[in-house]
Amino acid sequence: MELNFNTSIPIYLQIIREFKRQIAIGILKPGDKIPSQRELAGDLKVNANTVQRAYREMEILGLVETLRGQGTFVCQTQAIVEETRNEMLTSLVDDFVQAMKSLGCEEEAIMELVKLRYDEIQKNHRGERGE
Amino acid sequence: MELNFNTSIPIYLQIIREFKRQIAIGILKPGDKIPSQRELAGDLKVNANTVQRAYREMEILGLVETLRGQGTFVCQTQAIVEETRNEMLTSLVDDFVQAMKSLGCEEEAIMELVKLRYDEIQKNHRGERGE
Amino acid sequence: MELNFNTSIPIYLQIIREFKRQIAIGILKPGDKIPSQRELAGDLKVNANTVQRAYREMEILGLVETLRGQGTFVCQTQAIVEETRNEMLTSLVDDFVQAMKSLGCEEEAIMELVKLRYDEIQKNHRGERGE
Amino acid sequence: MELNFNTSIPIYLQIIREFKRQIAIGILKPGDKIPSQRELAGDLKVNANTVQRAYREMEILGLVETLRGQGTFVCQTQAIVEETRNEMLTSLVDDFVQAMKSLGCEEEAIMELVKLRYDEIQKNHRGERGE
DNA sequence: GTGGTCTAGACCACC
DNA sequence: GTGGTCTAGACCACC
Repeated sequence: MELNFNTSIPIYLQIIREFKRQIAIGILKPGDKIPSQRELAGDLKVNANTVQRAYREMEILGLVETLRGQGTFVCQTQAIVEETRNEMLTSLVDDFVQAMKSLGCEEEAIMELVKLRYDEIQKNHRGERGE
Repeated sequence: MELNFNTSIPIYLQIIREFKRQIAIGILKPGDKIPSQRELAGDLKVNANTVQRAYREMEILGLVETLRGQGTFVCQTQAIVEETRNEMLTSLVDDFVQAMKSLGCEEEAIMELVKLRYDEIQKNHRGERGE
Repeated sequence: MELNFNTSIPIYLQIIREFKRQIAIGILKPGDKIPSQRELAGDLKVNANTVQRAYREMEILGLVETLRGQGTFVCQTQAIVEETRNEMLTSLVDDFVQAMKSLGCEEEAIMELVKLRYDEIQKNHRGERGE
Repeated sequence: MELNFNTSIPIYLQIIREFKRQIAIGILKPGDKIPSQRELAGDLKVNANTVQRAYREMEILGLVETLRGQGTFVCQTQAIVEETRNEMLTSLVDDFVQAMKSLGCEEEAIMELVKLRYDEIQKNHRGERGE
C-alpha cells in the first residue's frame, strides 16, 4: 500500500480507500485476515492510532469485522463486495462526468478524451516496462 | 460558486479551481474584473484570509493580476486560457483513467460505464427541469 | 456532566449517552451550540481527543452538526429528538425486562419491585433534601 | 451461557453475572459442581485465564469453593442464594428507575412503559415459538 | 500478539 | 478560538 503524505486527503481515508479497492477487486476475499493494526502501522510508517481509526471506520461501514485479540477480517457478506465495487465505480464515474461537463465537455468529447488518454497511458506503461 | 466545507480539500484550493474552470470555459474572459476579496468572502461566507490566499496563488500561477486600488483582473494572455483548460482536462482524465484501472476496469469497461452514467445523469437533469 | 472513571464503560460513550439524554429531554434543543471540544475536555478533566471522539460519533449518528471553526450544534431535525428519546427508553426498558425475566420475575413481580424501589428512592431523595 | 464480546463489560464479569443468575434462580443449587475452568473455557471459546479470573472472584465473593483435585462447587450456605438474588434484583431495579428518571419518566410513565414492553416481548416470544 | 481506550501535545485550516 | 489530523506512548482486556 502506498500513501501520499503530501495531499490534503487524510491518511486514514487513504487507507480505507485502498482496502475498499482491494476488497472490490478481490485481492482481499471475504474472511481474509488483514494486517494487525500495529503491523500495518509499521509498514506504512504511520501511527497505530491512525490505522486504528481507519479500521474502526471500516468496521462501521461493515467492510471488516474485528475479533478482540485475534485480528481484523474482511466481512463475510459477499454482497458487500459487489456493493463496494459498484459504489466506488459509480461515484468515480459520476464525479468525473460532472467535472467534465462543468468544463464544457459533452458525451462525445468526454469519450474521445478518455480514449486518447487511456491509449497514451498504456503506451507509457509499455515504455516503462521496456516493451 | 459552491464550496464544500466538509471535504478535506482546502477552501482556497476549491476557490482557485472554480476560477480556473470559469476562465477555461470562457465565463471569465481575459481582462475581466473578478470580485474583490472582501466581496467574494462575503458571498461565500468565508474568511477574507482564505480568499486572499486563493487570489495570491492565482497571481503566482499567472492567472490573474491585481492592480492597486482597481481590483483583480483575469490575465490578458490568451494562451493561458487554452493551457489552463488543457491542463485541467488532462489531469482530470488521467486521474480518472488511473483510478478506474486500479479498480480493474480496462478501456472497454471504462467507456461503457462513462456512457451509461452520462446518459443517466442527463436523464436526471432533464427530469429535474421537468422536461 | 458527571463521568464515572471507575466503570468499564468508555468515557467517550458516557459523554455520548449524556448528550443523548439532554437532547432527548429537551435540555438541549435543536440548533443549540454544545461546548467546544476543548472547553468540555477542560470541564470534565479528560483529553480533548476523547471528547472529539464522542462528538465525531454523535455526528455520524446525526445527533449534532459541526461547522468548521464555529463549533458543534445540536441537529436541527426535530424528528431525531423524538427518535433518540424513544430508542433510549425502549432499549432501557427492554434490557431491564429481559434481565428481570432471566432472574425469574414475571410481569406482576416486576411491577411490584419497580413500585417498591421507586417509592424507596423517592423517600431517600426527600430525606436528603431534608423534607 | 452466552457472552457478548462487543461490549465493554469484561468477559469475566459476564461469566460471574451468569453464575450469580443461575444460583439466584436455583438452576445451580448449593453444593452443585460447576464446570472445570478448562471445560468452560472450551465451551465459551474463551481463554482459560479469563475463566480463572471469574472463578477466583466468585470464590472471594463466597459464591463457590474450590476443592483441590475435585473441582469447583456452589457454596453450601443457603442464605447466599437469597442474598444474591436480592442484591441482583435490587441493583437492577434501582439502576433502571434511576435511568428512567434521568430521562424524565416518573412512576406512572415507568410502569406504563414496562407493562407495554413486557407484553410486546411476550408476544414476540410466542411468535418465535410459533404459538 | 491483537485490538480498545486514553493522555499529552503538535500542527493545520478556517473563523 | 474551533474543529481535524496525527504522533508517541501508556495501560488494559483478551488470545
